[in-house]
This record gives sequence, C-alpha cells and structure tokens, in this order.
Amino acid sequence: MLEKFLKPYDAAAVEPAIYKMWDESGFFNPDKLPPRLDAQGKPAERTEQFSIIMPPPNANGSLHAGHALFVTLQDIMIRFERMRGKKTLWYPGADHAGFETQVVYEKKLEKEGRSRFEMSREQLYKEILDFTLANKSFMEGQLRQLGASCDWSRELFTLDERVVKTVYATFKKLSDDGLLYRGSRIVNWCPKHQTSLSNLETNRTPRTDAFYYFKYGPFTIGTARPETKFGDKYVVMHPADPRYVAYTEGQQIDLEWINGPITATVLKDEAIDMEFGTGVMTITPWHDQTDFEIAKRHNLPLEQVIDWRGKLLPIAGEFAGMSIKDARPKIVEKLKAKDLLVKIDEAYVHEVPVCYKCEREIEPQIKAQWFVAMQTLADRAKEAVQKKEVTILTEQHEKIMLHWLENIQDWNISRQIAWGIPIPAKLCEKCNDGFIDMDDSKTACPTCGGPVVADPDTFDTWFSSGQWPFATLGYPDSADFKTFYPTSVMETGADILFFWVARMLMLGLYVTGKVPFKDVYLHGLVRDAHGKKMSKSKGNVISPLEISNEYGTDALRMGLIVGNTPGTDLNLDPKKINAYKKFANKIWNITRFVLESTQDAPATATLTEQDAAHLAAFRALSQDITKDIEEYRLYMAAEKLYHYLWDAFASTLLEESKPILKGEDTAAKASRQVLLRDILLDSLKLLHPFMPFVTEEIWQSIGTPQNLLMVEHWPVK
RNA sequence: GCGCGGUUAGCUCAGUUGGUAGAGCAUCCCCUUGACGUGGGGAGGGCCAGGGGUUCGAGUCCCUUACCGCGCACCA
Repeated sequence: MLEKFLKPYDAAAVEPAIYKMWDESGFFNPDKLPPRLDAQGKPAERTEQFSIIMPPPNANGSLHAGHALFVTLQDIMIRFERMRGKKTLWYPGADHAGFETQVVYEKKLEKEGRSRFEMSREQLYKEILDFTLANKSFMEGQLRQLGASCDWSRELFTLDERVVKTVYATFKKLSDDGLLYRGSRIVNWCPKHQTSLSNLETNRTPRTDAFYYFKYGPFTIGTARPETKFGDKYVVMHPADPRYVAYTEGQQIDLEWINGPITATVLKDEAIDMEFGTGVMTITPWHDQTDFEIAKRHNLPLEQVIDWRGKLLPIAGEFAGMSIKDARPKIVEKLKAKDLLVKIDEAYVHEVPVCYKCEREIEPQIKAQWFVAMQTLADRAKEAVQKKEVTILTEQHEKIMLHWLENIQDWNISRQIAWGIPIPAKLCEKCNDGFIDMDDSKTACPTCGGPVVADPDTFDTWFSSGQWPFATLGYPDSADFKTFYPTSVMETGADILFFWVARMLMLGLYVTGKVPFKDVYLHGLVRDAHGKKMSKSKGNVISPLEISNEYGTDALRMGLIVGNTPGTDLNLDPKKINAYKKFANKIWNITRFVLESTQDAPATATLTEQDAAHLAAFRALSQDITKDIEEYRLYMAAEKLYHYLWDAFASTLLEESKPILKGEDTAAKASRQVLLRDILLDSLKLLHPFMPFVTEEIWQSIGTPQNLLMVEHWPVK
C-alpha cells in the first residue's frame, strides 16, 4: 500500500511533474509514438492518422475560459485517438492577431500616455513584436498547465516565414485567377483606429437620434446626418413615385442651401424607398454605400466631406475642422436661421455600424483597397458543405454557414495597421494603380511608368489565418501535408464561424483543392455561473488558471465538458468544478480501496457468474462511451464515467464486495479481486482523456506495465 | 426586413435514433459502518412555456401562439 493514497489527492502537487513526464516522453509528436501491439502481441506501425490544428491563441494576453474549453475538447479527442492507436498530431500555434493585438497594444500605450501616431511604423512594429513574443511564451506555459498534449516541436507562429510565403503565394494565385482586385470602394473606416475593417469587424447597434427634415428647393429631404450634406448637388427620387412625376431626370433647380445658393440636379433611381421619409433624398457618395452605388450608376463626381479623423473638410466652409458632434447642432441651427428647417423627429431609431473593438461609429469612406472576389470561393465551399465533404456540428451552424455563404460579399483584405503581414504590392504615385510585386523588384508602374512606393498596408489577419491548416502542414510538398491533410477535426468557437471557419474552408478548397478538415466541432461561449457574459468591466471573469490552481486541471476540464453540448453556451460555476475536484479524490480513494483489497489477488481467476455479469455490464458501458466520443458526445461520455465510477462502482460494487473480500469463499474472493482490479485499470484508461492528470498519477503509482497511461491501449476495440 | 435558436426540479443546465424525466448546487432527515466527512444512506421538489396535430406511445416529430436570445442586412 502506497503512502500517498493515505492522504487526499493533491492536484497542484502532481500535475506539473506529470506534464513534464508526458512532454519528455516525446509521445506528443506523432513521429515518436511507440508502436502498437497487434493481436499476436507483436509491435505494429500506426497506420491511421488523426489530426487537429489548434486554433492558435492570440499571443496578446492570458488564456481565458474559452481557451480552456478548446484545450479540453481537443485534448480529449487527441488522447482518445492516440490510445486507440492512431498516429495523432495536434498542431499548436500562436497568433499575432493583427488588429486585435494592435488594439491591445494601443490601449497599453494610452495608459502610458503615448500614442501610436507619435511613433514610426517600424518602432511600433518592433514594440508589438517584443510584447507578443513575451506573451507567447507565457501563453504556452498556460496551455501546458491545462494539459494540452500537442506537439510543441512543430509549433508555428503566424508571422513565421513559412506562413508569409504561403500567404503571398495565395495572394498571387488569387490575382492570377482574376479573383483579386484593387478598387476604390466604400470601406468601413474606424476614425479612432485609422484603418478600414471588413463587414465582419463592424457591429450594428441600435441608437435613437434626431431625424431632420430640410427644405431643398421645392423638396423636403430627410436626413440623420446634416453634416454630410455640404456637397449634395443631386436630389434623387423613385422613378415611379407619383408625387414627383413633374420632375424629370437631369432637370436643374437653383436653390438656397447651407452655405449659399447651389444648382441641384434631379435624378431618378429605384434604390429610393418611397415609403421612407419624404421619398426624396440628396446623396453623399463618399460617405454612404447606397449613395455611392447611385453615384456609380449615374456617373456622378465623388467628393470627400469628412476627413479620416472624423472632422469636416473645407467643403463645409465655416464648419471646416469641426468634429461631427460639434458641427451637427450648429449646422441645424444655421439651416433653421435660413428658414430651411421643416421639422425634427427626435425619436428616430436606427442601427448604426460601429467598430467592434472601440464601438466608435464607423465612417464610411472611399478608399483604394485590395478586395477578394468571393463568389467563386463561396460557391465551392457551399458545395462541400452540401455534399458532406465537411460535416458541421451542429446542423444549426451548418444552416448559418450556408446562409452566410449564399450572401457572401467581397472581402476587403487591406488594413492600415503596422502589426501584420505586409501586402507584397506597390502603388503608383502618378496613376494611383496598385500592382503585385512578389520579389520587391519593380521600380516603375507597369501601367503608366510612374514612380512607385511599397503598399504600406498589411493583410487582414483572417486572410492569413484562413490559410492556417495548409500553411502549418507545409503545403504542397511536406510529409506532414501528405500525411495529415485534410485534418480530422476543426474544433473552435462558434463565434468565429465566418471569420475563420468559413475562410479556411474557402481558401483551403481554393488552394489545395481539398477541404482543410472533415469535421467541424463548434463550441459556444463560456459564461459565468449565472449565464452572464464574462467581462472585465463586470468583474465576473473566471480565470481558468486560477481555477486550475485551486481545484486541479482535471476538475476544471470535467466542469467544462459535462453538460456542454456542441454549439451551445456553457455556464462555468466554481461549485460545479468543486464537485469534480471531489470526484478526483473519489477515484483516488477507490484506488486505495482496490489496492488494499487486492494485495493478495491472483493474476487471473475464473469469474463467478455474478462477476461475469458485472464485467459484461462494464464492457457494454465502455462501448457506449467509446461510441459517444467517436460521435462527439463528449459531455455524455464524461457524465457516464462519472456515474459509473461513483454510483455503480464505488457505492454499489465496492460496498457489495466488502463481505465477499472478507468471506471464506476463496474462489469468490479471487474472482472479485480480479474483477475490481481489472475494472479499475480499464476505467482509468477510459477516464484518461477527460482527467489525464489524476489517472496518469494513479497509473504511475500502481504501475502494472511501466508505460505511460497516455499511450496505453484503449480498452475497447 | 431575412435567417437561426431557446423555453425541462428553487438556481444553472443535460436528456444521443420517440418507449411514462436526470446532474451539479441548494433544501430536509439519518449515519464517526476503516476506501473516501472533499464522505455514506435516504427524502422532498417538474400537467418537460400555452394550444393543436401525427403515433399504440412525444420533453423528443409536425403546425401554431407567447416570451427570451442570437446571427445577417446599403433604408437616406
């Protein structure tokens, strides 16, 4: 009887040593996994592969509960398949997380009273790189604490040269295939962060604003944004609107406007909603998507009214240089003084796009950017989903994905930030054209021969992240790519279904011709005990590392798994974690009892009829659990193990065993001893993917064969 | 506007292909029985949101209503 089982299980004391043992075994690396013993007991090669590419955590902060959840889910899958004899690769990485990290760093600068706009690009890049690399190693330590059995020898950073090369090759391929274009379009401009953003990086928030009605010659126009109206010289109405049949396309009308008399031109366009406002509007093509499209259709001039910082330009006359907020009431005041104000609707509820990071209102601006034409890519991805080349868990998310793919829009992949992969392109200073320059060799514009400068922009992080599965595995030639692509499962948060999963699917299919993963397992958000979203400002953030320290990583993992169905949110309650801490101790004590009771046990025995039935029931349960894991019902498998061990094994079987073990019937006693020992050993195997530390610790202590439990054979064929 | 979910015990949630409901926490009672008091044994508590339908049988499938939530979208 080992001394250590006389004391309660102390997770914090054993976990680091256990992890070290696994790590040093080399078995996280699929190339170093030990051979399997075949039916004849001979070593055999692992022929089937199983691979997961880890969603690379952002190297800009501490791991949060969502990270702990993905580590747990993926580690369970990997450990399960490794024990089942597959060649398992779990590929770890770290994400530079372009915009996200730059925002984090900018906040840090702000606290220090500094600003990115006061430093050179190079300086900013260098500082963020140092910051990121420091965080990266910190974060890796945390992944280890959570038990991640990933292959550290392969770890890749999203700014590593291999990734950049892959990304450049894809950029070039898109261009060669005519799927890439540079164009001046309306982009989502964040005046705080000074960059354009993709549609996914903006949120819409409902707001109540004033809606103004102004006299515009013979018309009354409605607007929520008087500050954009300075250059409005076109007045538009629906061609079928009976109220305005008297006016004809191209008709010119002299009228008094904000800063004096102007000549306005009448346009008819079907984009106008006759029901809205007065059915007449003036257009500001530089700052509105709809207006921009109308302007394009009618070939109208474009003029910027608001600058990149959100201040009015000289076109605004006396209001030039003012912020929107300051200018708006003054403009309205002036129009009122000129008797051009008709009325104000104070309770106009609409939704305005805001930057998803700073929540500042997005200012639509026209800017030349690189765009990827998405329709072809999306069509292929849609086909892959419909033909089940890739299976998305859950069906609900599959529908959401298809819906998104069907309504795909072109993707602006340029960002005006320093922290990212530079776009390998040059811009002409004369004709403003942009062109790809992969080897940085072009010195003149191929269109007009003008002088060129390097494109100062970087790629949207998701453009490179979208290529992560084949970038990590070394497309097209490496052995890893040939062995492990397509990967088995992509396990990630449902919240990045479009940002990441859809892009990986589209780009993976486009570049490699194959889906990047066969199954997609999406997890929901980890919320606090009451279902509230965790946030620093609410003060309800639960740190997985603290939980792990207090209750043990195994308990944390169980708390994250039991009751957590794919695609739905999970409430993390420390009380629940505590229940699984007790469970770890329960297993510890079960072991103690079995060890004490089986010291004089024979190696084998003929099972009594009753014991054979117990064993059969356990075998049936083991098969059930195996099937549950295969079909991604990890929550069911974990709960079944919990109940079997606590209720069936400990409370019932062990209690029932006490008289038998003390009894006179030696055959019955031997049978029961063998039964208890065998079930315990197999239970440890079944439980290992879920609670790797306590099971390995016990395995090492009672050590039948001196192997790591991590690479033992799964007890179900 | 279009699309997608949820509504099960006091609280937070499970319930795999339809076969008369489960967990954790909370509540109440009993137990210093040598594996474990981080325990053991037991109890209470649910017309599974309302209504309709399919079925021998529905929490589970279909329709509908109400409430809550989420995603997408260029209404000035």
